[in-house]
Amino acid sequence: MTTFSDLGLSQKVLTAVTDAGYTIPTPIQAGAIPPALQRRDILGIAQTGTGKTASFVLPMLTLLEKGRARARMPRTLILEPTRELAAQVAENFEKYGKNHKLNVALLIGGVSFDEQDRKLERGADVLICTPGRLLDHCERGKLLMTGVEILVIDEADRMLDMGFIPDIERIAKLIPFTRQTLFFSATMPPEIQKLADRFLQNPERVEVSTRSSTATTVTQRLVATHSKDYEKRAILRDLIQKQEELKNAIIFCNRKLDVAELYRSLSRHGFSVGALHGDMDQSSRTKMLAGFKDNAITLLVASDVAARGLDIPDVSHVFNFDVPIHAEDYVHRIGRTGRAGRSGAAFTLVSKRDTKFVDAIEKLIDKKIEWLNGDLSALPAPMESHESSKPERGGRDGKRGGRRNDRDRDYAPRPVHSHKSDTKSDDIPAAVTTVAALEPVIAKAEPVRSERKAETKPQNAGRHSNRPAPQPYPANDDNRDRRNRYRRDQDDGPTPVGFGDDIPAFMLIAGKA
DNA sequence: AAAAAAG
Repeated sequence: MTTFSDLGLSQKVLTAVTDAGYTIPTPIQAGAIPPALQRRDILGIAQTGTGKTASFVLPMLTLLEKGRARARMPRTLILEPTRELAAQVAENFEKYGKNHKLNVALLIGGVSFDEQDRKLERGADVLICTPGRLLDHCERGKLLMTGVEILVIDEADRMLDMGFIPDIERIAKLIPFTRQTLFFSATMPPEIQKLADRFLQNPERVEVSTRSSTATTVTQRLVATHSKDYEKRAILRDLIQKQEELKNAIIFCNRKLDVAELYRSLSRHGFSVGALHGDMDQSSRTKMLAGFKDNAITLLVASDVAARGLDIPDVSHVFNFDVPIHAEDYVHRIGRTGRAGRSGAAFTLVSKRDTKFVDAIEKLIDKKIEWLNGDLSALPAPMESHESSKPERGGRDGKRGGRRNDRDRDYAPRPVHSHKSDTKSDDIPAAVTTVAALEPVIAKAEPVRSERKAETKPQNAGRHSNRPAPQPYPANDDNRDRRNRYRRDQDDGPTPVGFGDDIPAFMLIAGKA
């Protein structure tokens, strides 16, 4: 059997790999590392979760042992489509490069130039970038690309989706023709093949069998719903609480605004929740992701920024709050669970308007997905918003006399505290008109909530009831439009309010994880 | 019907 020591890697690299606990390379690593070490170009066709990152990081480390970086002349360059992916690759260099003294510079948007400039000035052996920020540095004249010996283009198909290809071409033109190029893509549509033909010279093609579209260890279910968000949120809450083995979950929405809204809703309902989307400021993105990885946050509401590539191990559940518009995104999203042969569950909320997207998904994965509680034809009449400010309607009192079905719970009128702040504002200073101005109010309220820790009931995963009510703006969704009007001006998405550096204890799951 | 990335 092939081991890492058979691949031609340097001793320093091997030691770090062994220390990290690995002995057997994955297929993409076994296939790509030896030719990469011989300075061959590589065309790697592999998805995330296949060990792709190490398949370029390890040979790069070995090759970089010869030579030294010069100021403003990086020796190698890695291009990634998202900031999080770039940061993740940088972590890999830290981990496997611990026996090397290499300068690694992470050039991504959303953070200040100063530190990046300093690193470049010092001379970077490895530059890990998102395209926009790299070009920005180049245009500022801080960077000379003529010393780049190795170029890595990662997730090329996603770069294409995101319209980065012109940027990539511009960058590639700045780099000497004699470079070695390592090119990775999960899929090989014709445009990507053409791109590869242009960028690569006589490449070694390494293809690892794509995870057969969706892993068989993942239980997939469709959940019928009407299209109203309050109904979808209620169904989602119920679904989450019914899960017995929920360790952590990513909840995908199609739009950033919906990510922000669902995040607020879930946190108001006392769930341990974070959010991730591209309009959030970078420090919040980083914090949220770190909190989720550390299990400080159980639920992560995310846009498709989190669908691909991010290495979040052990996600037990994926919930699609919205059906993805592009069928491939479904595969990527539910690929966040059931990794490495573990079991996982993926639930997708489906309303009538989503059926054509579901059809496309089923066609792509070549199988029918079962409904959890009957399909759309079995759907009862739309539920009314419990969050409505109107008094109770017939049959919908706390005991729920009227229509009953599996879904019909948790739509009882909210406990008083949800409505209380409706009555306008003991909590909201009259002058406050923007969400930004409200945030400190939330933050201030936070310690109060922490003190209530002793009262929390741990039996529900991620859920904590009897929460006190620091509602800085109405929980009542009839007020949503008003809020959104504020929000639209400056929607940074959710900030991890009140969790600064540590998450209040009551937000952690007590009891079974 | 969207998201991502440069400000």
